[in-house]
Amino acid sequence: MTAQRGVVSITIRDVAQAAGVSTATVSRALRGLPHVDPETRERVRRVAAEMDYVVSPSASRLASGRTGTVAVITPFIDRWFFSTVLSGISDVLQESDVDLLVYEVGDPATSPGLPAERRLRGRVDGVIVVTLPTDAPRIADLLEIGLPASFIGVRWPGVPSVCIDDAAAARMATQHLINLGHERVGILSGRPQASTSQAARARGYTEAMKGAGLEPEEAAYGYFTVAGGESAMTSLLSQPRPPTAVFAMSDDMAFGAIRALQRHGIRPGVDIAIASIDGHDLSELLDLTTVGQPVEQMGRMAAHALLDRMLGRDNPDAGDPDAGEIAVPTTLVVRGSTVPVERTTSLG
Amino acid sequence: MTAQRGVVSITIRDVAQAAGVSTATVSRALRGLPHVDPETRERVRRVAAEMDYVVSPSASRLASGRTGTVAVITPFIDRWFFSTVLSGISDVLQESDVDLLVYEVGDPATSPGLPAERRLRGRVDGVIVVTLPTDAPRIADLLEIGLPASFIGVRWPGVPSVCIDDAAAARMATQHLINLGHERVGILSGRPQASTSQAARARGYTEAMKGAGLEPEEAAYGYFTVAGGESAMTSLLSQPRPPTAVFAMSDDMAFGAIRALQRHGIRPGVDIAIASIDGHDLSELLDLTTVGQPVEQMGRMAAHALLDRMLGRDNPDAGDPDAGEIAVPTTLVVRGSTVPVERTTSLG
DNA sequence: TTGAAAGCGCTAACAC
DNA sequence: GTGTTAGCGCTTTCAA
Repeated sequence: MTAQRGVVSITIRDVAQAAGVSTATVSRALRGLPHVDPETRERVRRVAAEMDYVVSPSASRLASGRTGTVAVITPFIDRWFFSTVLSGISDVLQESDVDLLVYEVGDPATSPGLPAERRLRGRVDGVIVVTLPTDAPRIADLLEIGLPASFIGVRWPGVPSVCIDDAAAARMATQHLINLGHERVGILSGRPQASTSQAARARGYTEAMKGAGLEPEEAAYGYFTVAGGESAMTSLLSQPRPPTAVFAMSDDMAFGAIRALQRHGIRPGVDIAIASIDGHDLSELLDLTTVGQPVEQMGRMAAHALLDRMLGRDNPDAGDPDAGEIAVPTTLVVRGSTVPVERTTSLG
Repeated sequence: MTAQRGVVSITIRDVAQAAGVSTATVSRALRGLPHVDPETRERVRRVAAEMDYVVSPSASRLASGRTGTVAVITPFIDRWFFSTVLSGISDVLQESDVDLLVYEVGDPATSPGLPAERRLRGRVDGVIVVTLPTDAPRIADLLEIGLPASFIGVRWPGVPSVCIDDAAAARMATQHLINLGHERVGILSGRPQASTSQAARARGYTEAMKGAGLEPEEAAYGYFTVAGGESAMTSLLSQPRPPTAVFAMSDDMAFGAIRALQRHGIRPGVDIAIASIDGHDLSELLDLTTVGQPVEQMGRMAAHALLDRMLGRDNPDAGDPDAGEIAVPTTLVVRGSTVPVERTTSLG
């Protein structure tokens, strides 16, 4: 009937027999359910341990309908933000003895990306989605399965989410540059078709500029990568009157911008000011002023929110009012990359 | 009997009935097994698609004994090397329609780390272990389950592994510094109790030094982190006669070293030379000379090796001679951080 | 080529 | 507090 690999493993029946009880009792005892005599429980535990018994996950799942597994859907796993989030999630899940299944779906803007909606059915008890920018149809499909979910960087009605206030973060970075006296503040944006989070950052920048009576500049697109940031910065530099300061929507793009500046013999923090958003591990090394977000913590919070959902009431109606958006705080970390305008060399 | 959540999902029985065949035929047809009339298969497929049928993983697993899942055991997921490896693994697994379970076990040298040996039983069809340095007992336990395995950065008899030639990489970096005329070449090592891979890098360094008639310096320990590299470099600088060049066993430590140098007003690539191993994404940005390894590729190879094992013969005897070690090539990438000794400022 | 039927190993009513 | 028992939804012999 069954493909047996390796050692024939022992089953709950073996344990029941050895302990002189029924399989039901073994099941109850081992899972810590009530209505088991303490003495019986102890004996069952001991016997099970002696026999090195391990419950069969498949059997348990089939019978109970629970998988003890959570899927994380993320565009990337090898980029700082995402791997850090993942690590936070992993921590929490591990504490709760829940398995972590990872689906790396790629940038929805470029790759088709395997949505994995149907993959998830019966495979996991819940899903954490990490910033799939503006990928509404896919997300809707996901939720249609009725799986408990929790989002990071995406707001969705009825689903708990963990986000920073993107507009505020962008405003903070931009305002900092403005406060230093800069009037021509360039912006390194993500991509032309903005995600909600990108749009909010753009808004924050624009608001800060207009609030100071300054003219927002046209965005250069860096696609949130180092290489993209480099070429975007390069294009900014080729303008007739380059900015004296630059706001980058992500640290990676700022890193790329720094490289572009180096190539042009322009010293960030001396000839030009630059600030961004992220709080990347290596931003300190590069002396980059950035608006830090508690990324690992965000992963942890999303995991907790999901776990609550999964354990909570059985009827997580969409639109549940208390499916809260958690807005985590950001902090401006001022470093050497931002200098007052009077100290910068005129590039214009 | 069963906890039913959400919509009552349709089963193979529903499909069988709708298609006018038995469940056995549906199973065969949908899985592409032979001995099914093409016409029947087509009909079953259509009906299944129309009904939006998805096999229940738990049931399928219980009946077949296969899980279609692979576990990756890694000390970290939020560090460049590990997340990059993970991404490579994820790619390959996804192509083969195999699920990826991630266990982040922490640094075995410091944390107790949940070994997860018994967790794996019945949960996955195979395991990929990423550089758990010198963690022999745990690894042995793992293999005892008889699970197909594949290692990255760890050699183990009878298990396919993907490694770089650590000694050669270290030799290459050190020799490069020696060739530039440096005679006092410091070394930023990992930790006092060396893993095999760390030991090999130390050996490569020593060999290069002795081969040039130079005296190997005493190692400073940076624990493979940026912060560790910084303090290790700091201690090197406090020596009576600091080295004119430094070999760091990892890019992260080199990054930290660069920070330490910055703090001391010493310019890497001007006052001191530094070279390391990794080929980190941001090494170019920091103009760091490094011995690059194809990390993502290593992940891919390990995944392929495991998949081969899983699909291959049913009896993967330990000690199988063709359980090959794959040694991947490394390349020295020379950048601005390594300068000839005559151009460095004397620090001694 | 197809179907009948016996499990896979566990959980959860329900009865005692 | 404990046992009995009927599944969970599939896969896989075996027979037709």
